[in-house]
Amino acid sequence: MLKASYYLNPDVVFLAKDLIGKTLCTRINNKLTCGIITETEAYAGVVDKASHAYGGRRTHRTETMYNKGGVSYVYLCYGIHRLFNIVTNIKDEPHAVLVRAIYPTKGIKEIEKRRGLKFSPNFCVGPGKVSQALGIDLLHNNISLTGNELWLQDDKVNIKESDILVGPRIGIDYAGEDAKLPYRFWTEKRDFK
DNA sequence: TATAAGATTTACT
DNA sequence: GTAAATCTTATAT
Repeated sequence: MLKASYYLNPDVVFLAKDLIGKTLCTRINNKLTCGIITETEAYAGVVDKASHAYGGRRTHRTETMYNKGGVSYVYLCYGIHRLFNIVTNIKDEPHAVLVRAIYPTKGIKEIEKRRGLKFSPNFCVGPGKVSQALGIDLLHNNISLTGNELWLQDDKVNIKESDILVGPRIGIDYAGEDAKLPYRFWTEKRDFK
């Protein structure tokens, strides 16, 4: 399991990249499901127009991001989808990494049941699908990532620097110039060993 | 209290 | 390609 100190790194963009290839696990309703993270986006706090915390905004919802790194930030989008983020950096620095896609490795039968679909290449590509696949709900907002319900681990999968692609974030056109920042990281790799 | 819009997905034309 | 689903949050009356 990744240590609590891992999430305190002040460079959220570095972490977003570093998280590619790590494994995200949940044990919800006593069902273990895991997947390798294949796509992330960084949300760089108060200076990032795309972030909920832009300009230092503090509300009931965004308060979670002001916590110390190493907790989850789950919120509802478009009234339908639960988006899962990893809160990073020290307390009062509202940085977060959005997990946009995973490649399922454990509990695939349970994931198929939750999604109501059979395994396919784009099975868990898209932030709403990731949460649904792993059983993450609003109940799991603001919980520790070093506990036994929701955590990350490094399975030492073989990801090379050249396997990681970089580009602008998605679905945040309202953020003006910041929508173009290269804060999105993903890999096309699927043969993890 | 009311209204508008959103870090999306899915189905339909 | 376009639109509907669906509800919380933020901002305004």
